[in-house]
Amino acid sequence: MLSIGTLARETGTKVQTIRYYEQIGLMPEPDRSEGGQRRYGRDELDRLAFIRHARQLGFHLDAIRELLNLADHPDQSCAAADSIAQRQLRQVEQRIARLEALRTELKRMVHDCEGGTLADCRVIEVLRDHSECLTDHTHIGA
Amino acid sequence: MLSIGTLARETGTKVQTIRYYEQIGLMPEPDRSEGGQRRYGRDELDRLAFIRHARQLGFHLDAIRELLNLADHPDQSCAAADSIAQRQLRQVEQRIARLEALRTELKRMVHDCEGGTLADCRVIEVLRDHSECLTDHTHIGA
DNA sequence: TCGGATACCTACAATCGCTGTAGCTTCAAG
DNA sequence: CTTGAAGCTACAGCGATTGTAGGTATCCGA
Repeated sequence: MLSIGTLARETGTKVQTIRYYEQIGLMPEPDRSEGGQRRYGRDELDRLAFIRHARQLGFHLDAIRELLNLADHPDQSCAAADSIAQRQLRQVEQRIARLEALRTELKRMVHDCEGGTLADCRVIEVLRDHSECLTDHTHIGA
Repeated sequence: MLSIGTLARETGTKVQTIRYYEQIGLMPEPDRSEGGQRRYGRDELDRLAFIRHARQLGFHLDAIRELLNLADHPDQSCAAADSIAQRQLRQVEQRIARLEALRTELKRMVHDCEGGTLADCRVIEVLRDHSECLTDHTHIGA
């Protein structure tokens, strides 16, 4: 029987985050001690580890919910899980492509800046004048 | 004298976003028409274009605030602006590295999945068992 | 067995960078 | 002068946490 703190430590999760997962129904309501504290077993540990791993792979909580449903019904076809992972892979590849474009432009900015005064600073200038920009940044969002 | 809608169109920004930037002090409070509607000039247009471009390069609003302060004082040294850009470049490079690791792992997951039932599904399995994981995912955050 | 440190509890607010809504007023074209 | 688009304020919501305040439980050493 694990306390929430132990579970947190084992899975590299914050305590608050575990309670949040419970609140949104991603983790089940666990047993409680006499005093009302949460007590977890191995199942919950595994489930949380699954969630965290998927999060680290960049899956949204919605996708994780789907994957958990799938994992709970092992008789179904693999296709659904696979398509979620493929969607995720495509998203990761898109993000990489976008970031590589940003990297190019930032490198150029930094490289061209030769440490005079701000009046001639390439960094400021490039930001000021979009037309100098090679990158197609349509809709980036961090 | 530009309306907020025109400004939005010219810079590819939503009207709400412009008002939000004003609210957090990133854009100045503009003049108003007799009826109380915002009227902008060229300065504000340039400033907003600068902000949007920096956002597209992934700069946080805090960093943009710094860059704008710097841009307003062209006599100072360029070093501060350069170091902000370099920090940004490093962050982008880190993100790329992390995403590339994810891509590798996702590719492996997807590739190994050969369309049986979920009981043998690599996608689920890899997520379940972190020890199969090649990636160092310290703190990813999408 | 007691005391105190630590961990836990609930409930709620804040983060970041917007975006959407409701209910009203102003503007510009016909 | 009318009408419809665009503007106004104020506020709520997103996703995925994280932090706070104020109180309770648990555990370990003395």
